[in-house]
Amino acid sequence: MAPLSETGSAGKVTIADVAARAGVGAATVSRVMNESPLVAAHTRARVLEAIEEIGYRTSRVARNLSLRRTHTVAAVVPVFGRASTLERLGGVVARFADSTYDVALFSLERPERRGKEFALLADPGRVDGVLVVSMSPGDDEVARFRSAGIPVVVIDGAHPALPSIVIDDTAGGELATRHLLDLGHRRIAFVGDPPGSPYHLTTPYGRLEGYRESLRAAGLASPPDLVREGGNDRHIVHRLTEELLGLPDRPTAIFAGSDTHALGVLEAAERAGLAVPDDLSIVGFDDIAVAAYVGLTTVRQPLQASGERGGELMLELLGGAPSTPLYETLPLDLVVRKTTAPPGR
Amino acid sequence: MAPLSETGSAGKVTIADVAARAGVGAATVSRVMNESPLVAAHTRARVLEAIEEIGYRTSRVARNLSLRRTHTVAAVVPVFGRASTLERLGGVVARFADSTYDVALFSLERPERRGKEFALLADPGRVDGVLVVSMSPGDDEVARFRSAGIPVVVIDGAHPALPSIVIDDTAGGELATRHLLDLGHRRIAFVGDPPGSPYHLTTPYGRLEGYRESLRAAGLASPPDLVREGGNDRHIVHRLTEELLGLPDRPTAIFAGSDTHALGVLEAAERAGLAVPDDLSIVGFDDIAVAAYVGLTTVRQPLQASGERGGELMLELLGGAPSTPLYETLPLDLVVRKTTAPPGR
DNA sequence: TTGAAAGCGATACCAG
DNA sequence: CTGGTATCGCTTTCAA
Repeated sequence: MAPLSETGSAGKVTIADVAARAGVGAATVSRVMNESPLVAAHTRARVLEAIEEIGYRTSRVARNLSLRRTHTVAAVVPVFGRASTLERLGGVVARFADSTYDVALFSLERPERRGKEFALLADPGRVDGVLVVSMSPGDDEVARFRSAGIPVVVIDGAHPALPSIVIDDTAGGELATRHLLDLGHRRIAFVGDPPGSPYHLTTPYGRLEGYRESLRAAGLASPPDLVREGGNDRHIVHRLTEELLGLPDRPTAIFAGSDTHALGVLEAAERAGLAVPDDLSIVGFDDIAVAAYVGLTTVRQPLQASGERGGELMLELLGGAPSTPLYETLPLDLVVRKTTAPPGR
Repeated sequence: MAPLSETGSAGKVTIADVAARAGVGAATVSRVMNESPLVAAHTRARVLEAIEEIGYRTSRVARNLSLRRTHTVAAVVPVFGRASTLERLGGVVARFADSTYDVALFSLERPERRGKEFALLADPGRVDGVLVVSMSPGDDEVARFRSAGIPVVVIDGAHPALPSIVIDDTAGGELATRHLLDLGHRRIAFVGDPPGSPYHLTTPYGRLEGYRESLRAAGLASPPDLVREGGNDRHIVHRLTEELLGLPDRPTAIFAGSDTHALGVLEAAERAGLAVPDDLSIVGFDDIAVAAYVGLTTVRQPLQASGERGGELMLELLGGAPSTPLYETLPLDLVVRKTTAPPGR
């Protein structure tokens, strides 16, 4: 009589209750729940009816204990706030939405505790898999996960022993720089993450490489004072940009290592009274959502897609696929908007 | 000899192994793990030693089954991409970082499946608590959770039967509008979320109310054609703004219902060849991270703090505190930056 | 203080 | 096909 949700009473209906109600064994109910083909049609029907009648829902926890799984994957990020990281995370969440896995978030805000927190995820029975986003795990960490039999995939980061979703940063740096060169710029500066940053070990450095490469290919020198490295903190970027703009022969264009850096550069330029792009061209990297709003010319990488693809890979590993080390490179495009133009009059 | 991590072998060390190694019963090991005072000091020492030696880690899943808990809270958001929602989420994650709970993410992208997915979270043994972010649960949903005994707290949304972290949107709308009035504006428009949006049932509407209120208090009429409602999608906002700017007697200022809306307005204004703030003043709402970068004048609300506070409340409920319906109102400030000025020359 | 044993709620092997 | 039962690994009486 009562529809499936009206059962009212306590939520503690167990498999035994269903078994009793249907006049079958618990094993049979389990088979029905797991869509095993080894159940006679009429038996299945009876069980389903009983399930409906008493509003049975299988206990995830009990099931997990029995199966020795957690049905949870960890998404680990170095810091929660970074826009590009969040967009990737969105992709991960989307990919797992229809799966039987929960996505639990772990943010390693405090670098000093990073190792410890990471290690905890390798505890047996903690999570079934780990998606490392926007950072690169260390060898010791990788070893720990491997010996624990926990699959790991890296998104926007890399490790030679792990499947990693990456982009060709060098190519991206070239894309950005060549665009500026093509517009006629000759004094092009770079503002981006420092090489030794605690996360992002390898990745972003290539952007600077690509920049240098392009300059070299164009027969231009790359004066060290045109390269400024620092975190994406707004104030840091402001300072770096001011230094650049204060140079005797100031750059006519700046390639920023990330859109967040670019936003800071943009702001600093305006404060310095420079018109963008007339007095200064700026190109970013990532194409985060706000880039479109502010009309930022940038190198687009598929952020959301990187998360989805990483999730995809993780699901395969979870399904038993062997973990092959692999760098899966996502495509890049230059998106020309309104912060770049030929050098000023 | 070997330090805690070198145990090498399979990760399947159970409480029984420790018990055997230490020559005590499993119950005692359990007591030690849970810091029960009913263990003699020397026994505890022996157990701890054994734990260390064989690298024992208690199984979360088994513990959960025994305790009939999941040690997981769900953070439910209507869509994953919205900047303000993500900042709140950051607060939630931060608050739970040192807890024993995992935060699992649930994004209800498809409105038509919203009810179903929500309902699943009320299944017994699914999660221990639910944090609803940037939307308001319906009565039926609330009833379901209540009868399942699952605590719910709402952040940026509200329900009369639940603890809800809110802001005074009307006051915020007034703050924004009065600022514009004080600057001398008389034709002030509004662009923001439509009232009947699928999420955010009550909340943002107050912003429009506050706007109207202030206009009224200033003895000004609020012509209906100065109010444009639509989602925060970039293109929609562009259109709404263009309509406004195309008016015979165009507004000299626009109050945007959210910073995201404001960014769209800003962009549309520039496209229309208007200088901000000289030709058009714009004030947003939320103070998301990018607001500072673009110099947006806005009504700040404590986004991250709202998440932390919601998490705090949830932890109390999880700890056994009774769930009292309550609207906890967070403070608002006007942050004046560079998109507002007295009406044009 | 401590231990034996009974759950917690599934799954899956082994018979039948 | 189906059911009984051991098992997953921990917590928690209940007695000693």
